[in-house]
Amino acid sequence: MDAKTFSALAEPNRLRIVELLREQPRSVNEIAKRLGLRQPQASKHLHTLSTAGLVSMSPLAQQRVYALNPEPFLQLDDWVNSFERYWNQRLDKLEDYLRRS
Amino acid sequence: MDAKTFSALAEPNRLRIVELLREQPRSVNEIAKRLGLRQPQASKHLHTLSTAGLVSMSPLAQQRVYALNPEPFLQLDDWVNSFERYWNQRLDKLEDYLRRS
DNA sequence: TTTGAGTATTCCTTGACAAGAATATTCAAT
DNA sequence: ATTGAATATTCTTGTCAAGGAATACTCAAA
Repeated sequence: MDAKTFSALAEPNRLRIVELLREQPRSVNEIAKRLGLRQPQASKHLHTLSTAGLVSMSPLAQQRVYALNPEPFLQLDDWVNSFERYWNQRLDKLEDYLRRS
Repeated sequence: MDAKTFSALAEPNRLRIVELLREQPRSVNEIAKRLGLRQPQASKHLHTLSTAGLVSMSPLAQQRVYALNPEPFLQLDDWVNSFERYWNQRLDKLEDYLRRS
């Protein structure tokens, strides 16, 4: 799992942007207004999200419509699921460890 | 979803710690050695992970054994799954948006 | 071809955070 | 009581990222 993804989502405003785009694609101004951000900051955050591969952009006249990219989220899903086995054995493992030492 | 969780996982060494603990609980020195970290940095990262609620500590003599906490990861799982619906409709939604505008 | 709406970029300042080095703390064993 | 192993904390320094302000870019319409 790439820490870059977590980095991108670690910033509260970016997290809000992602959760807003979860509903549907939106333009920069739309995002800025809905979240109470200034346009330049919205653009910057979107640029960061784009660099991290979390969003894509589709030009529409002067507007730039941003949408979520599925891949990183599917990847995140796989990663989280890789912990499944652990939860079922956690207490046992801890006891093992403590007993073993 | 709390950005704090992503913040904690955004640091590469912390991410490696989490992925190491996914196998089983481990002591500070064990973690430090396996990841090639100095002991103080390992302690500091574990403290950060602990503050974020990602790990718990069980004292064992002078050793401190750290283990993952299930809750935040289950929460993360829920969050990621909340995007499911989106992927199935993404293209349609984008087309809608472009057509609507 | 100019104008204005929509968006991106640059520069600056400030705050957060990670590593390194040194030191403090905790606890078992002697 | 003292020692040593294991861990935590403090202090300092350098780097990076976010916001604000200003400006540049893009493109459609008149």
